[in-house]
Amino acid sequence: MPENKTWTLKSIAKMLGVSNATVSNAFSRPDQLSAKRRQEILASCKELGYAGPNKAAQSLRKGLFNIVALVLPDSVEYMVTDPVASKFVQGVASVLEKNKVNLLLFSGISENINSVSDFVDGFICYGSPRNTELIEQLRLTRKKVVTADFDIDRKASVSIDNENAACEIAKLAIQSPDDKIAVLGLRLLDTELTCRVYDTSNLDIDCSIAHQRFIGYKKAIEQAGVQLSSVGIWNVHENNHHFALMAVKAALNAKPRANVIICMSDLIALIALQEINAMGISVPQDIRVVGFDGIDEALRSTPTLTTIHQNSEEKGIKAAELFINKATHTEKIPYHVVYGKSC
Amino acid sequence: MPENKTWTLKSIAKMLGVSNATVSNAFSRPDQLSAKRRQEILASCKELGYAGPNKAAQSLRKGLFNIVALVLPDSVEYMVTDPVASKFVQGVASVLEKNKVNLLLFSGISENINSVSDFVDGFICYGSPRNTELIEQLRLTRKKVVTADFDIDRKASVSIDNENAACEIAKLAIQSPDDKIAVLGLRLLDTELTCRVYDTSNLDIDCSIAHQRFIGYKKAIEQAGVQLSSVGIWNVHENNHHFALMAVKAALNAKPRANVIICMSDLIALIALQEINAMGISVPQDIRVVGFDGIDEALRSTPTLTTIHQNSEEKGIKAAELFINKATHTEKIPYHVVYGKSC
DNA sequence: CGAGTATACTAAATTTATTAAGTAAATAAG
DNA sequence: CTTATTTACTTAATAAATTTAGTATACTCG
Repeated sequence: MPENKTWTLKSIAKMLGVSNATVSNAFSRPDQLSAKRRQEILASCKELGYAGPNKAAQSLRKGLFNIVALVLPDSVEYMVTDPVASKFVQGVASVLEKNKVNLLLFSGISENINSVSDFVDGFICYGSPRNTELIEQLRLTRKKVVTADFDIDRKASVSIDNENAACEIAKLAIQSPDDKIAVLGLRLLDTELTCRVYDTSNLDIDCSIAHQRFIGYKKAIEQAGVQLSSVGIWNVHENNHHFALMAVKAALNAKPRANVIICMSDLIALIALQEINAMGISVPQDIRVVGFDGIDEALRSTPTLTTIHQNSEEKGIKAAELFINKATHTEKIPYHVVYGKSC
Repeated sequence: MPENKTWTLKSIAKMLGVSNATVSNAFSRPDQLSAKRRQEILASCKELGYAGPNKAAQSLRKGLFNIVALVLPDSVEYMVTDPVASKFVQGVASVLEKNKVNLLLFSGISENINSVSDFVDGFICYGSPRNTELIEQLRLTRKKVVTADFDIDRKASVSIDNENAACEIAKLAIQSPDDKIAVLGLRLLDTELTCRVYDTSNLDIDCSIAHQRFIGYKKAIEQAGVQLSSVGIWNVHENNHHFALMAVKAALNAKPRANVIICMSDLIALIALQEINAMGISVPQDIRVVGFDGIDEALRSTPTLTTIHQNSEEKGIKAAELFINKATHTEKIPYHVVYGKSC
């Protein structure tokens, strides 16, 4: 055998004068051959420098890859930058690591899951991918799919009870039927526009946690006896500084000014607090603010934020476990209210 | 064709009454068949729901996977937590995304690169993997390898000129031959022990950036006329809070107390500043501190940190570009001194 | 001792695709 | 009109494995 050539199962079998099947069995099905023969073969392979069956060929044949694609909501940058998202990745990674499954990062701005679909055992999907075509592709794929903070048909998924959590935090914020409420909601519309939403009857539901949270808010608003038509509902296109600031400014400048600001994420709420501080208005005396997520920064803001805390790492762990265990059901993870000074 | 069956190139070819080769060519080598026939075939495939050749089989045959494994120095957690590391991932990811190459995260505490080796076009290695067996495996692999902040034989690599940078920052800190110097170095020994290193002649060099930086420090120390034997050299096992704090405490409690603290990372330096503040000693009057890396937090510390800044994201970009361009050379990226108030 | 069964192995089919080599027909050149 | 070239395709080998079905040998049991 020339130095340069890499061994294959076939060439090894030929060299050792046994069948392909026997070499394959020596590595993968020990019960199919005698212990003695198996030892001989493994020893020879080691000596010749054959490390074992090629994983790509093995996977093609078996249809098992030991790789799962983590479909990110946005570019990889978002995933390592956003505190909530990065915790989720950690959770997923820790479980996969234990199960010797590899993790492939798949950007939510990619065009097509086809490029990886044939290489992975399935997808773990965190939030709604920015490229919404991916959703349809994920819906159609035959591969296993687990979603988190986001639903695709009736595929396995994990999240908190967003509706109840949203209702709970909104109830804390709303204290009188006369309150002037502003809701800063994520991706309520299918547009980048930072604008007031008037018709809430058929909001864009592609990003279902936003939808669920909104339903919870609405419930709290109705139960408090506030007219929904008096509520200023604002669209925040993406959960980042730029869009959050635009929406916050728009909401704060609207007349009559709201005295209750319900934010669909802590990021939005923290920016709201900053802007309100800058305007010299006092929180919570003049305006009450609530957030959602419970990120660490919310504990350090001035004033500290009243929000819903959810354990994002645990969500990642649960999502990966659902995947590994081939579960098909939906799992709710716990949440709790964090009582800050902003409300 | 029953509903449940997935099409393959073969079954499609049979159905359309053409050869496998023709279908393959329709998708992958348009010049090999007439435009008319090609259109017919592609249209039929679309209609039948065949999305194109299976990528796994394609890759097996071609030996090209469009996946690169990013070998992390530690668990995935480290990569999303550490500010320097996460910037590097961003850089790598952005370039790979542009080139439609997928990114597989490979934990540095994994046992064996074999599990992914047959699935990827190669490895981008960021820092020395914690499981040092991986280094030997990466040395032996036939796959393409690019390293960053770390060298394997003469494989392609990217980093700053650590030796000169370290020498430069150390020179800033050392101002007299009578200075009492403490060096807090990363992974100088092959042990978890936080201890003083007396014999610097054969330090563990598996983590080569630490080694290079140490050589730079030594050069500066010698040029300043300070006896190396008078310098307290301390081993920081890993760049995290736990080990950094242990080493900082040990160094600050040693007699005679050092008035120059040279830290091999900003993380260590920031902890040193905190401890020094807590002891009521003033920086830089009584003790001068310098770091390495130039993370954002170094600009916000009290006092601000004097350190070496390196662009970690650019390092990731360069590493990925070296990989994509099949380069084999080593590339240095620029660095610069950040003048803070700590020195 | 003969029938039935377990063991240890092999041959060949299978997984899904690419590609070099070969062939027939159509076109171009002389 | 013959020969050379190009075009358009097919056949069969190849990539690197797993696995079912089949065969020969050895063993067990009545």
